[in-house]
Amino acid sequence: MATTSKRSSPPIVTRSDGFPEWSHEYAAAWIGLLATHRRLTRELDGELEAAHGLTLSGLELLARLASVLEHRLRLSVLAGEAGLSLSRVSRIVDALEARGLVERQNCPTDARAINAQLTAAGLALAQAAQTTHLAAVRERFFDRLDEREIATLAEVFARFAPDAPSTCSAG
Amino acid sequence: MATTSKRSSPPIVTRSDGFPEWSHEYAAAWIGLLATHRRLTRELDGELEAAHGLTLSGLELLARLASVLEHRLRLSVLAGEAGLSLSRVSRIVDALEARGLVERQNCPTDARAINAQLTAAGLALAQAAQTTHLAAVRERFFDRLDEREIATLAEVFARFAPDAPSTCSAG
DNA sequence: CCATTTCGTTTGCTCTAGCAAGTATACCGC
DNA sequence: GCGGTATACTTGCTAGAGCAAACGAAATGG
Repeated sequence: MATTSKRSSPPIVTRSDGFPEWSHEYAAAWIGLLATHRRLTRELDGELEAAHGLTLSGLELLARLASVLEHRLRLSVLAGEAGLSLSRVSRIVDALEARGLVERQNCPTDARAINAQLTAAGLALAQAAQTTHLAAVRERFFDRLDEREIATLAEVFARFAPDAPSTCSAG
Repeated sequence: MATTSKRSSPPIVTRSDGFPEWSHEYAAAWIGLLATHRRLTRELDGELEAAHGLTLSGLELLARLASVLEHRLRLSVLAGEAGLSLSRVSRIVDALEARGLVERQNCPTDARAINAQLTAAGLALAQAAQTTHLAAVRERFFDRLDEREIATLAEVFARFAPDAPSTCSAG
């Protein structure tokens, strides 16, 4: 477990010509996160598109709907949970709706609000796509990590999670 | 340090209704990575844009040029190192060139190849932007991690790094 | 030394993403 | 219950990203 709790070199070093850079380990952590994300999402998104005609964002919304009672959530809740802008969610729902995977329903208690309601077809597709997608993520990501590393990633990224948006279930 | 080297629950669990999901820790690790990346890059990109009129990708290219001898690299090398498509790099260089930050130079030894050459203005901007950007990353990212976590992230993400593309320096 | 293939880059197209402005509804003070 | 503000969504616009096709230049092989 390499350097544990000792203060090693400072994160940012200034080269002889005055240009600032990450020290080696910090570069590996941050630049590595960016590169790994880019690579994995590109590959996974391509596979998902090819296999089911869904984008990662689209599947994320479907999966969130599938995982909730009544398979119904307000667009703003979807946006908050998925970390997407509301406008983006609106248009993703446009696309999913055009394919018959979700339906927009007016909320009975608030006429401004729209619930995205998963259809039977949407649930079926979400299930199929999620099955292959999770396997792909496991293969490309988790299979290259050990338990300790996964625990650390989970702990770290939980720290950056948004302060849970209210789920505001409307029924 | 929670679960260490013990086989805990399997990564993918199937709910009673047949829908597959990550078990808790795996979800935190993978979904957390996606969400953290999205959040941090959005914030950092906005700051960088506001402060220096650069995108993250643009700064990444400038920084790579700044960090190399002669401040000159072929577009395909930039693309490979940055994990961007060649077409994207070509257009980012268009934009940087329009601002006088880099220049396209024909490679004397291979007329197909183009070197992106950092200008003095480009180096100055790269330096200024990198200084504030690294500080922002430290503040938003590293300051929320301890040494052990950083070491683990570095180790993990290095594993996903591309098999170093040849740098093919052309003088 | 010309034909074919390969390589490095550019360009056309499409898609995703967010912001800002617009619209409609809810809420709040009076 | 009326006017002003806040909320929930939609839409117009712009920018970033990749793929595939185009294009010019090198390399290869008769």
